[in-house]
Amino acid sequence: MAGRRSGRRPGPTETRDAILVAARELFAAKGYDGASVRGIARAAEVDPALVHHFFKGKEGLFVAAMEFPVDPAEIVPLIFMGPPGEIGERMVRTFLRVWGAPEFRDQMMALLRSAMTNDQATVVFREFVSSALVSRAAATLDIPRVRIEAAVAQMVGIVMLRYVLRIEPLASTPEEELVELIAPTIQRYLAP
Amino acid sequence: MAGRRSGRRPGPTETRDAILVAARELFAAKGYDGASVRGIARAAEVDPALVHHFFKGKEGLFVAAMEFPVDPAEIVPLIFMGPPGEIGERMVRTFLRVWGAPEFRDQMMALLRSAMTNDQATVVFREFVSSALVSRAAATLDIPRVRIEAAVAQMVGIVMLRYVLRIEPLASTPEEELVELIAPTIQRYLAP
DNA sequence: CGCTGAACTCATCATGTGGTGAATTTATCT
DNA sequence: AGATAAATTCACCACATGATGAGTTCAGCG
Repeated sequence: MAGRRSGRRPGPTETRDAILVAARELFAAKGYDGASVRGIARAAEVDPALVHHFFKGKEGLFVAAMEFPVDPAEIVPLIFMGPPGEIGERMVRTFLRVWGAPEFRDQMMALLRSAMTNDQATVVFREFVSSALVSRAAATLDIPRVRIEAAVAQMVGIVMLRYVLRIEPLASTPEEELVELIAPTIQRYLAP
Repeated sequence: MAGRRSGRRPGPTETRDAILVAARELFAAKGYDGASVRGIARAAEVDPALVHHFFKGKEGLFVAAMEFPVDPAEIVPLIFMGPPGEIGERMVRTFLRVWGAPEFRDQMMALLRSAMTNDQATVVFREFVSSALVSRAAATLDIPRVRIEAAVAQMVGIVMLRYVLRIEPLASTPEEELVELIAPTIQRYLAP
């Protein structure tokens, strides 16, 4: 920080990734508008100007940080494989698993939080839910989209109360118990 | 704005309320951190310093703007009056009605959006859901709190997809159709 | 009338924001 | 070895933010 020599460092460059990691963390915690380039740089122990050098500004950083490590094309089909009588169960499990894994959660959290206050992020998130989730499910299930969206709404709501607002006892209820409680709801929406 | 004379205006003071109205609007649209005192003052066509004069800073403004016109103590009991077989229906209807009315929605929206990125607002919102909604319901219903929270989660999720993210077709689905779709879910949670 | 306090404007501060351009040092390719 | 490109730091810019204090004008009360 303080007495750091100018110019390129010896050895291979790890800085870019350090920035990305810090960015995911801060975007997840404060959303797009709330997180600052300088704050991210500080967290990555890096000069703020490097962020621009690598990502050409805050927006570029966000886009780069959001490049999915959680690919819906891989995850969603898992929900539809297996006995149709257990779709609800599988969907709840999948959702909770994704939101339980720190890396995935950070990215989803960043998207969610950002979508609440930033218009562009709203569009991104809407598109994500619409094409990546709803359309994919609609193609397989042959039921009205509202039903799928009702199911998504239930899961988004759970995520909100559990991970964002951390309302007890929901926040500490074990996964299995939640599956038991919520699965029938999803089942009813998706397999009427 | 420009050539406005200094000093107090003739006639009764309407400025304070103008600020409150603008504040509710902007807090609802951008959340606590996103909305700025200056922006609010601009919207109210008022000098920013007046905000401090009246409310002693941004935080005071927010608190004043959030003073409930929607009193849960009045609304929540409505859900429990009437045939227990229709609790689900009444809850969905009440929720949608509150979020449909522009004044109420602004305040709820402000709370929701703020809670996503501001820690203090998170606490306020959590307390609101916990005491104003869940505890009140738990006192009447004699079922585990998780069940009530699952119901709240379902409604919060709907609100998110419908009013915040505006995902179609959910965003344009008529109230009655939604009631039909969602009510059975709530019913199952609240009357097991 | 005259006084006090409230309503109102203006100039100003310290801080934080995203962003730019030049200078320096190293890696990498020929 | 030499040249080019990339990584890094530093010194800035223009602007927005929340906040404060002083000064002006009016309402309301005696």
